[in-house]
Amino acid sequence: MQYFIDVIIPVPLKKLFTYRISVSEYDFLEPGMRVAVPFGKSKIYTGIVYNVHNNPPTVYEAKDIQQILDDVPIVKAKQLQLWQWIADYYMCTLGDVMRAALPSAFILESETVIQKNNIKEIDEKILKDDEFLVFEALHHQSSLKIHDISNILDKKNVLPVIKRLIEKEAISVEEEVYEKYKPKLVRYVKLHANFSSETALEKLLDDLSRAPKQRQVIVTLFSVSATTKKPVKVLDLSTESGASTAIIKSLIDKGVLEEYYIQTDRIQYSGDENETTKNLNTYQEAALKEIKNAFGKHTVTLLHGVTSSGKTEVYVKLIEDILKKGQQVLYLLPEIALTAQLIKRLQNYFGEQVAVFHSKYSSHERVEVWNHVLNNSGKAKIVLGARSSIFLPFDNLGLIVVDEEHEQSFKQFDPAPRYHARDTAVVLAYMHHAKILLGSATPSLESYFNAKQDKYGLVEITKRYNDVLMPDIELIDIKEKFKKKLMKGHFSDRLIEEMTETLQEGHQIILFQNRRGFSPIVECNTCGHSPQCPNCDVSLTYHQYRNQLRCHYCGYNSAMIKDCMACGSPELDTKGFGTEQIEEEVKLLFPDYKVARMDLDTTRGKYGYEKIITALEQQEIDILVGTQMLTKGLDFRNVKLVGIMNADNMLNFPDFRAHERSFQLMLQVSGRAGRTDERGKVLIQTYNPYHNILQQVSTNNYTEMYKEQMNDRYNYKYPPIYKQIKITLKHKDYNKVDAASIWLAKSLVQVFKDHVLGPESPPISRIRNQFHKNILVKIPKQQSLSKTKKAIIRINDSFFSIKDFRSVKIILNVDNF
DNA sequence: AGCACGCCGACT
DNA sequence: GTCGGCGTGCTC
Repeated sequence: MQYFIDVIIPVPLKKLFTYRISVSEYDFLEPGMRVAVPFGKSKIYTGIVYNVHNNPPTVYEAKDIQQILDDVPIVKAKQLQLWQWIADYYMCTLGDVMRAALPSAFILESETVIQKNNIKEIDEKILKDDEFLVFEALHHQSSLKIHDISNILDKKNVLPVIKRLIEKEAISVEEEVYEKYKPKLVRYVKLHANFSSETALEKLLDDLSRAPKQRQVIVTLFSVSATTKKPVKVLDLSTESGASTAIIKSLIDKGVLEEYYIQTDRIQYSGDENETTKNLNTYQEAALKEIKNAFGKHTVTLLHGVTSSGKTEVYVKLIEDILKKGQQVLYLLPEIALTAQLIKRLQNYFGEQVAVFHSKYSSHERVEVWNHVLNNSGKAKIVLGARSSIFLPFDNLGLIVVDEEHEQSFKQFDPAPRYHARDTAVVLAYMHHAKILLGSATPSLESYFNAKQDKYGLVEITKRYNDVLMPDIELIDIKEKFKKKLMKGHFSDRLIEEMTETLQEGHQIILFQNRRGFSPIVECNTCGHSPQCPNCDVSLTYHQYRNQLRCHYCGYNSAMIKDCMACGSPELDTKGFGTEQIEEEVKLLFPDYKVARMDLDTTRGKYGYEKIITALEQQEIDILVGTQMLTKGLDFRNVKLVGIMNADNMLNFPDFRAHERSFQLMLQVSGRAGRTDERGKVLIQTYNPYHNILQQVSTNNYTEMYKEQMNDRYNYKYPPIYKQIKITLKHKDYNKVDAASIWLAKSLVQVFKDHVLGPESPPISRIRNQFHKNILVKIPKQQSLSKTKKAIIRINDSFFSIKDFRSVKIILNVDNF
C-alpha cells in the first residue's frame, strides 16, 4: 500500500499537489495540518494538507514531503470547506485563499543558505573578483543568505556568481526553512532547588552577608512570591529590589537562582472589572426583540437603524446571550471603523474575552489570536476584526455581527481572493448554523433588497438615542452663489455664516471633501499643458504641504514644477480642489481657530488616525477637514455643523453605484452632526440642488432612494437584479490588450449574447504602465451561476492556449461592487 | 507566482 | 567574446 496527501500550495495554481508519505505519517497526518514540501527545482513551501489517501498519481512520480510542521490541524474542516467555497464562488485558487487566510507567520518559506565547502582546498587564484569577495566573506561568517550576497556585491542578480562558485566547488548551498512565529517568552526566576531546605537557606543568607545587594534580592524574591503566590519575573524582581539585572545574573551564574521562561501573550488586556451592559431604551428593546424573532425564521437579519440610534448596545445584548451559551462571536467591521473607542467599549463589557484581529497588528500577534480561536480559548470568545477575520478557525460560532454592512471595504479588490467579507460571512454562518446580523444606517441596496424579498429578516430603528433630532440638512446652490459673487474660494456665504456662528457657540465643525491633495490638475495658462504621471493615464495631483506632484494610482511623485514643462511659461494654474486646499482656505477665513486635516496623507503610521480622533474629542481641533474617513462610526459629541464642500464629484462618478454611494456617504457624514441635545446642521454645496439623490439626502428618505435606484438597476440590468462578473485584461502593450479583449469578448458573446458589455477602456486606461480593458458579464437571476462560471473558465482556458495572448493578465472579479 | 532555461543586443 | 535582457514553460 502506498500513502499520499494532496496539498494546497500558496501559489495561484489551480491544482492540488500530491506528495508521497510514509505509513507512520499516514497515521499521523490530518487535513488542515501544515507540511513543508519541496516544490519546483529548489524551493520549499508550506502547504496545507487537503486530504490523505492511497491513490498514486498516474502521470508523474510524487515527491516525498520534507517535514510535518504541526501536531494538530491549524485549519479545521469547516475552514477548508469555506476556502473551497470562496475559491469556487470568487473564481480563484485555493492557494490564493490560503495566502489570504493564514497569518503570514504560518507560511514559512525556504531561504537559500550558502556555506563554504570545507571538503576541498580551493586555490583562490581560480576565483574572479566578485567570486572571491563572496568566498572571503565566508571566512568571517559561517553562512550567508542570498540577500547578504547582493549586499556584498552591491548588485541584484547574484545567482550567476553563486552558480560559478558551486561549479568550482568552493561553496555549497542548502534550503533552510524558518519557523517565523516565535512565542514571546518572559524570563522568570526562582530559588534553586538546592536551597529549598531551611538550613541550606540560612547558610546562603549567611554567605551573602558580605554582598548586601545580592542578599536583598533573595529577601525580595521571598516577599514578592509570598504576597503574589505567582512566579516572579526577572523584570519585577529587579524593580522591587532595586537591584540591577547584572546582580540577578550573577546570582543565576552562582547557581543560587534558577531562570526559566514562560510563554506569554503579546496582546494583553489589563482592564478593570467588567461593567454591566447598559439598559436599552424602548426602541432598542423593541429592535432586540424583533431581531430575536427574525432569527427564528431567518439566518440573516438586517438591522436598519439611523445614525446614532445605538445599534452597538443592541449588538452587545445579542453577544451576551451567545456567550452564555458558550459559543463564539465574530464582530466584523470595516478596517478604519475598528477604533480604540469601540474596542475599549466592548472590553469594558466583556473583559479579556474580546480579541482583536486587525491588519495593524503584527503577524505574531495575529498568530496568537488564531491560536486562541483554534483552542476555543476564553480569550477569544468575541473576535472583533476586519474582513480577514472571517478566516479564523472558529469551531462553535453562534453569531456574526457585520457592522456598517454597506461599506465597500468589505470587498477585497486587489490580490485574489476577491471576496466580499459580508457575503462570505453569510455562508460561514450557514456552515455553523449560526445567526448573522447585518447593521447599517444606510444599508446597501443588495441587502435591503434581500430583506424585502424576505430572504433576510428586517428590523428598523427610526429614532436616535435619547431622541436626539436628525440634523437639519440644507442644500446650497453654488452655481447661483457664483453668479451673485457670494463665494469666497470654495465657501459660500451661507457656509461661512453657519461656521462663524457654530464657532462662536464653541462647537466643532467637520468639512467633507472627497478628494485629497491640494488640486488634482495643474495647468499651464499659456499652452494648456498639464503634467501627467509617466506610468499612468492621469494628471498628477498637486500636494502643497510637500510641494510635490503625486500620482494617486501608482505613488509616483516629483517636485512641483516652477514653470510649464512644455512651453516654459511660469503661469501655472490649479484646477479642482482637494482637502489640502480646503484646509488652506479655512485657515485664512478663520485664522483664530485650530484647523486639522484627516485623509490618507495625515493618517499614515500606526496611530496617525487615533491621534487626530483624540485631538478632536478633546476639542483641541475646532474645524476638521477630511475625506470619507470621517464617516466611520465615531461619535464626536461636540460637532454641530457638517459641511459637504462639493456633492457633485461623487454623484458624477462613472459607476452604477455612484448614486447609492453618494447617498450613503452624505448621510453618514451628516450623522456626525449634533449627537447630543442640540440639533445638528448640515450644509451641502452643489451645482445641482434638484438632483434626486440630494433631495433624498436632505429629507433622509432611504425608502425613496431605494425605490428609485432599484428602478434604475432593474432597467439597466444591474445588481442586485442581475449578478455580474467583471473581467479585466492587463498588458503593457496597448495593441495586445486591445486584440486580446476583442477576442475574449467575441467568445463570450457567443455564449452569453447581449449580456456581455465591452471591451471598454476604463476611465483610467493605464496604471503602472499597464493598459487595462474591461469586459462585463451580466447574469440574470434565473441563469445558473455555476454554469456561467464554468463557461467563463472554459473560454478563459482557450484564451490562454493562444500563445500571443499568454502574456496578458486576466483578472476575474465576481460581484465587482 | 517563482524560477530555470534559452535565445538575441550592448559592453569589455 | 560575455553579461544580462525578458519570452516560455513547468511546478506533484
